Amino acid sequence: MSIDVGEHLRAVRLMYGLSQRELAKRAGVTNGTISLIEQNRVSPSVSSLKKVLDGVPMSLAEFFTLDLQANAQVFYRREELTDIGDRDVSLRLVAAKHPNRAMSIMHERYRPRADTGADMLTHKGEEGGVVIAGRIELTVGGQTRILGAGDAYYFASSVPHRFRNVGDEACEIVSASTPPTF
Amino acid sequence: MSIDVGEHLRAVRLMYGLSQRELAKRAGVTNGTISLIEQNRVSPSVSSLKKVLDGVPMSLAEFFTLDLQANAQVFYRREELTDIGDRDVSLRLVAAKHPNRAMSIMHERYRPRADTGADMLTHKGEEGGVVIAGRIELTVGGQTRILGAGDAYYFASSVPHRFRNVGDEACEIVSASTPPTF
DNA sequence: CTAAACTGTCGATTATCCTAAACGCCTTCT
DNA sequence: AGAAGGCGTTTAGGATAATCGACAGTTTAG
Repeated sequence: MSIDVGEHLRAVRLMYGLSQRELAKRAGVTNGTISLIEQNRVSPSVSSLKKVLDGVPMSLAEFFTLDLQANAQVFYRREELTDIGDRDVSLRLVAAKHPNRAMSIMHERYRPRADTGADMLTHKGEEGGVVIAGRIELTVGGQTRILGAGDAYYFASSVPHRFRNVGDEACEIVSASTPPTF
Repeated sequence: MSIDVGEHLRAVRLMYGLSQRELAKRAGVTNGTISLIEQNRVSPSVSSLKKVLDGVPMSLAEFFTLDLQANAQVFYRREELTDIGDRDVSLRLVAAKHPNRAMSIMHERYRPRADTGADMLTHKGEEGGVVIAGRIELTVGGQTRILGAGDAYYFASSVPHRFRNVGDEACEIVSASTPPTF
């Protein structure tokens, strides 16, 4: 669970296409320092590590959480998306197992007559999306509108809202919400 | 934007109800060390900070990320989305004029051979999306993959990345990123 | 093929951090 | 009152990290 600071710094540096000297120059330290850190022959002080990362630039928080992100899955085949919906509404979540996501991105599919219910949804955060195919009736607060392919929406999730497929073909939407509800 | 390591450590320690000596004992360092760090009279080495945090216990990543943590328009017709792209890449932004948005949601369209460039993109935050039609080559850090309709991606935007339409039909994507770049 | 400019590494010196042991202050107990 | 034990702070000195400068190997230019 503990990270290899040296190897990690080297990976970051190479990811940004910098040489030890180039990074050292930007960071205002000597190339030797970076060499020694990368070999784990020293454990840098937080202040000097910060100085080095400023040259990238990258924050300490990013640096120490990077390995989670690096090891995290980036690409998801259609079949790999995690479906958290029910029979009438399919909600296929991107990066479901990604820890500490900042958003939930979902590929949604509403069957004809599918409905999130007369009890309007309300929760924290903001959400928005783009309709890909079919037609959906969206109610937000007092407003109701039918959206078709290419149309979009964005609102504060605290306002009561409801999705309803009033057409007779399935409706497809890609949506995002933050902070992640799922 | 940089964190005050000393004050931060003190806050963590007090949050766990530990005295300097108690934490020092658990961590295997001296109480003086903790005192000096909390006063910012020294900048601890990463290894000794790790040792101290092991006594809590808390990871370096947790330590550095700890405090990171209505009248507007709701519906947008396809034509109302604000296009901020160029000739080869169309980026149609949802709720462009919405003040203080938490996310950018975009309906993207890449022409055949469109490319975000060999100079990889890097910026703050996280981004993800779902491919609607066509095929796109996505490079994130060292990994490259070709995604087709229904496939998805999610990654930290600080990792260098590049989008490239390697097919001969247009590629369509719905994406989201936070915090909003546009 | 040579020269110049780059790469990463390494030894000796300087600067910084960590420890051990004291200090003063406060509370508790006899 | 006096002793014992808690707290955070401070100082001196040994341990560790950062710098400076030199080194060898590789790549680019002429």
